[in-house]
Amino acid sequence: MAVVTRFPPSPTGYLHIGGARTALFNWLYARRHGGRMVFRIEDTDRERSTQAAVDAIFEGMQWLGLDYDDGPYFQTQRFDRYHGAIDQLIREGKAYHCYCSKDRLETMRNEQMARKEKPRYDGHCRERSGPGPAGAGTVVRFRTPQDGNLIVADRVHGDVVFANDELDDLIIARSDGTPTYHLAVVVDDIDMGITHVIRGDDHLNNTPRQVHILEGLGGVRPVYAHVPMINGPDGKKLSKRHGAVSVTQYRDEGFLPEALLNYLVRLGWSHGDDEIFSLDELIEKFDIDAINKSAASFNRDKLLWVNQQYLQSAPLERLIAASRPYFVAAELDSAVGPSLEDAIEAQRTRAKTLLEIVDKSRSFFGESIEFEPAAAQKILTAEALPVLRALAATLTAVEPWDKPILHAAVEAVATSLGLKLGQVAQPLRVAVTGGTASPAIDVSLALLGRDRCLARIGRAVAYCESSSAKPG
RNA sequence: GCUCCCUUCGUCUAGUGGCCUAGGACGUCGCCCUCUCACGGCGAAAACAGGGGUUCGAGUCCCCUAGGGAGCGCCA
Repeated sequence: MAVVTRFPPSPTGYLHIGGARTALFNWLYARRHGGRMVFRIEDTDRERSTQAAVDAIFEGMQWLGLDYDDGPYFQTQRFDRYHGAIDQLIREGKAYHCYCSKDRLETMRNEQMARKEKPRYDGHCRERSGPGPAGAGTVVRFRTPQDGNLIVADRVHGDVVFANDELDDLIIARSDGTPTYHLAVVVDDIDMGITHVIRGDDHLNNTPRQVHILEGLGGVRPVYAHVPMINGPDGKKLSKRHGAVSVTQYRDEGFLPEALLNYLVRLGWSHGDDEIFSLDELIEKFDIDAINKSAASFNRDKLLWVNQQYLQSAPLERLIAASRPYFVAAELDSAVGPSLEDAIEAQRTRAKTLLEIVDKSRSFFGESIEFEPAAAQKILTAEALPVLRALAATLTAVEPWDKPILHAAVEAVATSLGLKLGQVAQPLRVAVTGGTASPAIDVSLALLGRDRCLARIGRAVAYCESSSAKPG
């Protein structure tokens, strides 16, 4: 039987890290087995669902490249079907109308809690027959078996036993007639032919109730796999307090989607000691049986490292395409600067994010630069003057202006002055890039081109002269 | 409170009764490379929550305790 998985977010916010990983697992599992992934929007809670959230989730999925094969379905468009299911359950005696008031329910719950019991519905309307009190609000409850156990055969947790008498008769239709989450999920999973339910383990406790409804409706149990949660760096539930939780925020910060996916897949899943996986490798190797049971803490440093690995190994074309928007946003234009290709090549082993590639490339774009005060004060001194003058003279004549020749030229200046390469390269670096950290000096010079190098060296000479003229 | 789940270095994890003197990765620290910042290379510190069992032998199986999490909604 073909595998059918699902990703069913409720549109009450952006696509967050945890949801993205759940989607990833479902996506990988479907791909791995040549199956399909259904995309379903669980918007039965009309109070909290928004179109903005729907859009944000699509945006996140799209950026990550997690596509779906079926859907998107919106639960709010399937109410007829849910009503049919509810009617069927009532007709078959598997569900019943309940006329208990919210007040009654609340007092009951309070009393139960005071008695240190688990709060649950007492079955007051369970055996009632005929119409209820006029004018009373009515909901529909599912008649949950009261004895025996229900065993959930979970692929990550193993058999989990629930005593049916721990469960109560949950509401499947609200007093306004709309179906509740548990009912809608079950009906959808049946209708959409879901074979594997891979979801957060916060749903493990909900599973027995859903199984009862599912079987009441004549459905076949899917395979369940409850995956551990992802917590914040402090081990607490992931929240805005922890900074970035929306996947698009990682996009904005310059992470590659493939790197985020790679990081995410390793939270709760592993394949021996492997760390870096291409998407194809993941599809080939991903397996539910290798999923852990315990929650993981999100760690930004490791994500940065993974991203850096991708920056180092990704095809140049990929990096050019991925970083172009960041260069544009930073207003760095190759008309006055190197090609993106050259800039990226020079920075890819020195940056952890696309944003860093851009930031570190700023001095290579545009005509003039500002010298970093601390660097200039320390390096552009009277002692640097002869070095910069010699450099200017030599570089004027360098032909062609390329890396090996430039390297030889700088080295020749050092030799002729009886200095070490560093004593020449460092003033030169500050002169042409404004700071003390940049790509190798020959690379930096090549990136800038002769004219801008010479102009900048000229400005550095002027700086040295003026500062050495001043006392102190 | 009740029920369920979880527990290996700071973090992600390997480990499915002997291969564990507990391995890898991130981070941290040290050294090397080096024109700077990085990359890279080498090395170090760092964990089986605690207690009982079972077994010739337990990180691995069982029980208890502790800690953490989830569920107990006319939220999903």
